[in-house]
Amino acid sequence: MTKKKLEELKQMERDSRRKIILDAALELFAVKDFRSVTVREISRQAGVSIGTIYNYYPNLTELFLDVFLDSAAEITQMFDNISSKKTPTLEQLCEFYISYLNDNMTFYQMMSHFMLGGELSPDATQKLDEIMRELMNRIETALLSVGCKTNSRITAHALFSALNGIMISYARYPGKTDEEIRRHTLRLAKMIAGVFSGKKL
Amino acid sequence: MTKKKLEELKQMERDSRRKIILDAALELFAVKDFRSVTVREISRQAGVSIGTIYNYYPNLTELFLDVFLDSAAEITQMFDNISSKKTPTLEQLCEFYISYLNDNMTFYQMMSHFMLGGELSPDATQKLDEIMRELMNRIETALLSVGCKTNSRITAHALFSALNGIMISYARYPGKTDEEIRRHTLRLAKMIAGVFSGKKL
DNA sequence: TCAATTTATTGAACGTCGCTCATAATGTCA
DNA sequence: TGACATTATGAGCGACGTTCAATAAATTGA
Repeated sequence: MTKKKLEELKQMERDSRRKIILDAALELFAVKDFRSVTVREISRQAGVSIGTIYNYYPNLTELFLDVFLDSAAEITQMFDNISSKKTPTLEQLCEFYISYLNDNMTFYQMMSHFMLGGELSPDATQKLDEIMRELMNRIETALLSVGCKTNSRITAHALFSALNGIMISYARYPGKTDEEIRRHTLRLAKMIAGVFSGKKL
Repeated sequence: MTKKKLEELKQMERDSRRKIILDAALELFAVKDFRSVTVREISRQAGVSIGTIYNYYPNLTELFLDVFLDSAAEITQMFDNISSKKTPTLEQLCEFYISYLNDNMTFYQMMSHFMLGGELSPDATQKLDEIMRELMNRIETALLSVGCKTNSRITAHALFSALNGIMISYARYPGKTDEEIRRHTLRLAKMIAGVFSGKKL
């Protein structure tokens, strides 16, 4: 019994040390593009050596993926929270998602990196697929609750795609401030929610 | 007069030498992810030294951008060709675009890289913005011809976004073959064209 | 024609990258 | 306390993008 407890404690300790590294990476992502963050920077920020980082992650990619998966889990959690109070409209859900992406561009950059890149280990691939499926489930649920009865799964795919596309197309709008981009992307989200709710253009 | 002609000839010669490098890069992109293509590989493939590449491009990023801009120009040209014969439906245009992306994933990867990355020189940024605007113009034209009179510009934005999102969401569909992915993404394109044409879901 | 001059090409060398691994430090327990 | 297991360390490795002095090729003018 105590043997088991000790094992758990060990694991928790290990997890918390891993979290130190993860948080250090997050702090760096807040100030610069994740693609340009180096192991040496993370190790300095976390106050550990380079080698220690490789004790917790097999490589940088898996570390980045861990950050991404955490964010994705956060989004699905937020979706659930929103839905638990009162069934949200499709528009509200779309706006929420785009708003999140505006506040967490790193998440979106990572999504595009991992979804298009493909240099992942089988284990990592599975974790990525799973979390994306979870996200999709939430969107399908919202579609169902809004009265989309036929082809709800593929419609969820289309809606999810459409939302994701907003950021790739407009995150870099020439000469616009962050606030203007937020407004523009939210407007597009509303429009897409509209057409998916069957509104005429 | 002859002075002018000579200048032009010089420029053409220089351009053709640059094209050798560009084509070498393209051949490499056909077999591997563009992010993993190195200067050394390109120089070997092109049969020139590393230094020569830097004689034609200030850095690798600008070389990649050149490839991207060429592809983008090709797409707008194809849009124009399609439209010149007979006014295409929105669905046809969307299917054409997604079909092109399926055949040219490197183009899409580069688009996401440049649109989300942002480490471009002012000159490069301007070229990127310009070609994207050209693409948008073609989409807006299609929307207008299909009867979308109000808010045609922002609707074009939304449609373009939605189409781009298809690939980021499904280019990596777990355990699917290229052919299955093509079918799925084309189906999504059709569906999105549908909702933007005002069809009920 | 041929030296002078301009232009293009070359690849060794530089600093930095992700990552490894022999070594040192720390923790565990009889 | 001493033997053993675990974790942390950072110098070193090969490869990266990029630079630049040296070299080769092309152009010019007399």
